[in-house]
Amino acid sequence: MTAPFTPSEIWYLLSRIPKGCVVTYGQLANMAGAPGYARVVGNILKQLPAGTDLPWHRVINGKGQISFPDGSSRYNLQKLRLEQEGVNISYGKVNLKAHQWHGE
DNA sequence: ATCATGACGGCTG
DNA sequence: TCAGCCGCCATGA
Repeated sequence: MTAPFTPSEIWYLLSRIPKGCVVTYGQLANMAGAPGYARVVGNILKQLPAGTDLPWHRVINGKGQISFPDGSSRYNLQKLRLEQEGVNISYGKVNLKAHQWHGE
């Protein structure tokens, strides 16, 4: 827990992501003022309670892909939620140019 | 203290 | 464009 930011900071940033948009783990780290801490952001999302209201599904990796094994239940849930928000996913990848959120 | 493992990312062939 | 490989930081055995 020597990270330069706290889980609550990440939770706040998460709550700010507009519906229909996505951000990458590395982006959240940068927004928190901690370049290089992408994996740590992932650790924090991993610890979110199952029924959380935070839009964790709007976070994907830098390749525009969902960071869960293809076909796993979590993968399917994230994909479903994104598509319901109008995020286009083709060939397992999100069109970052079109949906990536760049800040307020 | 060391090693393996992640909801990661950048560089390279 | 894409698969490999390697670096990164935290956590748990």
